[in-house]
Amino acid sequence: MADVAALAGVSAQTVSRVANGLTNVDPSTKDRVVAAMNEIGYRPNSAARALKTGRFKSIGVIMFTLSTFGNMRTLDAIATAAAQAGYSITLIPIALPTQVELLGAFSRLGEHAVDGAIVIVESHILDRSDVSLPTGLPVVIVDSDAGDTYSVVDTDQAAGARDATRHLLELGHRTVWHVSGPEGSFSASRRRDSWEATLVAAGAEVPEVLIGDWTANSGYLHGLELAKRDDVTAVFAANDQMALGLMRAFHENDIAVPDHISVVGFDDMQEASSFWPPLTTVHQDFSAVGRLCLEKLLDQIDGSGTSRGVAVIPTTLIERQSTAAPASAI
Amino acid sequence: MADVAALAGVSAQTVSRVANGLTNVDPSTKDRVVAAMNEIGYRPNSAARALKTGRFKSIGVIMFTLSTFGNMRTLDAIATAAAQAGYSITLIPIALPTQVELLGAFSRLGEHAVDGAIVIVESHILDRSDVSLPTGLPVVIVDSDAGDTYSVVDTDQAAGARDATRHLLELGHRTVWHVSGPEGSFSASRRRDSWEATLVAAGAEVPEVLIGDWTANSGYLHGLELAKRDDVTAVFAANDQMALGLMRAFHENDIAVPDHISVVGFDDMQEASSFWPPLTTVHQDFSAVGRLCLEKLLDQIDGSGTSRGVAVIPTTLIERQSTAAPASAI
DNA sequence: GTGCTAATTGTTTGCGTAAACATGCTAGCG
DNA sequence: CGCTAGCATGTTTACGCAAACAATTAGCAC
Repeated sequence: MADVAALAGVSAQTVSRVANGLTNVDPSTKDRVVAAMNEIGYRPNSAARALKTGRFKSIGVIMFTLSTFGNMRTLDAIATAAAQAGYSITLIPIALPTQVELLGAFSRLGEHAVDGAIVIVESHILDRSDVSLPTGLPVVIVDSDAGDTYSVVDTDQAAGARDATRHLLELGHRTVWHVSGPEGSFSASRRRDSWEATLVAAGAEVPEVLIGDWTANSGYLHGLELAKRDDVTAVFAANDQMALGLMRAFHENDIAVPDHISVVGFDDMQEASSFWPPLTTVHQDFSAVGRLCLEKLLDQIDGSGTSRGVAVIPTTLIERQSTAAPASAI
Repeated sequence: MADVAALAGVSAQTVSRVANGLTNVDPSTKDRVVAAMNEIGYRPNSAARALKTGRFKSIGVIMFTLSTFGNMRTLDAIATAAAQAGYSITLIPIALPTQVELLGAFSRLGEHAVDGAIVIVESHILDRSDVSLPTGLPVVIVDSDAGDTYSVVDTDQAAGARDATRHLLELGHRTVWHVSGPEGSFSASRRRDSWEATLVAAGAEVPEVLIGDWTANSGYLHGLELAKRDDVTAVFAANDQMALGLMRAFHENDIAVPDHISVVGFDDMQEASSFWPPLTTVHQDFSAVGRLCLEKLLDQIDGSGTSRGVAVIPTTLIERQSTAAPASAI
């Protein structure tokens, strides 16, 4: 910076003013400074700037795992929105969704330079009152029940599961089986509860819940069991991967989808429309989630936003060809 | 830091020594300082540290898109390895794989605090001699031909495509069709070239290449065309999504896979084993790519590594149930 | 011309840390 | 007993920048 100032024949402070785009600089001076900057190849040093201002223009994203479709899409949207706002993303992966790991991640975030954080952990641990995040740092949490303590962006899991279940009931199925996500997952329990409530509200029998782990293989294993029964006509899987596994099990046992069993998924991953048969599923708007997270976080950072409350992103049922009226109703 | 020093009754410099784990500190003094740190909740300020040392303990990852399976897995591996090494990841998404965007990303990286960068752009632009990255920053590039200019980590695309093609030929297919990735993609052209070379080496006829865009839908559209022909018995798709689309088209036209047409994919995405039928595909070790990228980059950063050369990660053909001998050979 | 305001630019200062240098203290040796 | 080597600790300084304040100039009304 000093070199630029010397070359342009001004003080370092004036260079700083130009670099930060302040208005009260004479145009001709500004031109000289800009020319000098280009000649020297000056880049402001973010460490020094951060040290002086206390702002880092960077936000941390704490994620349990990158390997799920939804988390990835959310991250993509956050990163894109952040780039537009001039913020960079610092990614902190955690190996396990435990409190210890999460606090460790926050600690690392404290050492790295971050103005705020987005937590995508897909677990109940944040909802428990004995777990609390370090205060003072603006935080937005994705898909959690902790809206009374933190700012939360949540997909309307309940409505999605209700729509999926109701869709199957309206086709004439007497009841709907459910392959759930793992215990401890917030999204999984939301979908499971809503499925059950919808069945009860419709006066339908509630079958035993099948607990999966989000993978296609767990869906496949449950599908093999379901294939042995003759009273199953409709299954709602808590995500598309497990729905895919279910359908594989049904194919292997020559059970036609949707003619003998209807299947509905959740997520609407890109490939869902190319499954065989194309999967009826609940679309989640991960991009909207990511964008809204960033928006709420930036509002907190500049002081204009609240630090608690829940924003809900709606879901949409996408009807494709994996659902039909039950054979008995034909 | 000053507060900690006062509480522990030592100088700030001693606190710094403890924080950095230097050895020449009396154990009892060290204990006092550590106790004081915990009491106050001291966290070293990374901006100040970076300002003083010139090291940021952070590396930048420039990606074209997060939404492909492979990039996401690679990023996951990089992030995990980086966390273990005490580095954080700064994610810079670029909207389009053009030189302008890439240079813009590098410029942003220059402003943000980064010790090195990993570029995952999936495009030929880095191979052209007229494109050069700003020098001075350690860089590792994934899947590129620029090994004579930069340090590159590359998956052995050629071997994978050769194995896939040869596998089909060895089953007795007279030739193998190919649904390629888009023009301009480095991986796509590698796989396409190797497929063609393998056919030529085997004396097989080389059918017209079908150009897709990595999406399942593009595979589906090409599949509809292939379904109209009666001379197609084997197809090699350049990724699993397009293979999925192909199989959907074949299912819709009552063409049995693998009885009438064999299909091979590329990537071995998690769901590939649950496709119907389970997909024979080429496994890529994205985790190894990510880990190796980080390793090479850190070597460059601490000065012990070279800044050019190519490291190749092998691929493995995974035989599942989408391939079989052609009907004519039965 | 005097007194004022507004616009532009310069000067001083300190953010939190670690390197370089300085000090003080203990132990060991002849 | 005095001297030095070696270790623990303290003091000074500078990293690059921007906030706060100071200074200079121009423009304007009286």
